[in-house]
Amino acid sequence: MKPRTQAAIDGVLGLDRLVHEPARLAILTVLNQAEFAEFGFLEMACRLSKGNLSSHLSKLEAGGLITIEKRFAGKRPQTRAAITPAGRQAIAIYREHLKALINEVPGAAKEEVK
Amino acid sequence: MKPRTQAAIDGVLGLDRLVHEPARLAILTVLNQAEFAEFGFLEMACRLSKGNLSSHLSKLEAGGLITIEKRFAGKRPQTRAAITPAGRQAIAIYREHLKALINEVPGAAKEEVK
DNA sequence: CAAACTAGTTTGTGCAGCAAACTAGTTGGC
DNA sequence: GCCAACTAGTTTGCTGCACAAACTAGTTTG
Repeated sequence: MKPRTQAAIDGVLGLDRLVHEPARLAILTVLNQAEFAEFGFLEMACRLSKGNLSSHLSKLEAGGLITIEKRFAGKRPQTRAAITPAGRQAIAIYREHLKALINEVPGAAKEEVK
Repeated sequence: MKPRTQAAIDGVLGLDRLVHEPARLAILTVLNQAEFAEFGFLEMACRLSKGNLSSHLSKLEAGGLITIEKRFAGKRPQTRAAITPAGRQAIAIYREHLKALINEVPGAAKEEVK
């Protein structure tokens, strides 16, 4: 067994499930670039139903990866989400794990990700 | 919304759940390099319990990503798993999705434009 | 011959994702 | 002014999944 492969396996098994879930990964990816985003924006950008988005936001907030701020835009309620430093770090770590995995097994795709 | 980001989101949401699960990703990563592997080897390499490994192998087989061959090594039963062409393709596609995600620009602190 | 080991599979539990239904308030048509 | 339709989310209920403990079947060892 090659060491690099084992390292990739360990990395893969150590993936943060809170980040790993595709819907949350999508949310975090948007927030990581946008600094903050409104509920309705995330709903469209991530193509998630309201219910789904709501529960994922709650989980991310519970995990300390994002903050949720409720305000009023005119007379209407408005929810805003923003990534926290812990959130940025969680993404960075996650990405490192993925990189280790991707650079493993150079099958069809040979180029390295940096 | 920046096109590159949206593409990454779409990619993330289109992730093959059969491949995406860390335990199965570990199994596939090993098989993709080893051509075939015994149950006991996968158990150690992927650090999975027997029960867990058994059910994940069944799911991968059901999805056509691997084949499972049962034989006897001397007097003892032995299970071998091997990746199929469909399995290799699934990994390749999965990796492409991850690359799109990883290469996404990490937080340049931009505000969402509405 | 019986205890311990090998090589797995099956079962049970609890949590997670998802959408439909619901809540609370606002706007628009008449 | 009143009610239907819309906005902005939350809660509920259902289904499926991951995981480990318990179980099965056979083999080796003391």
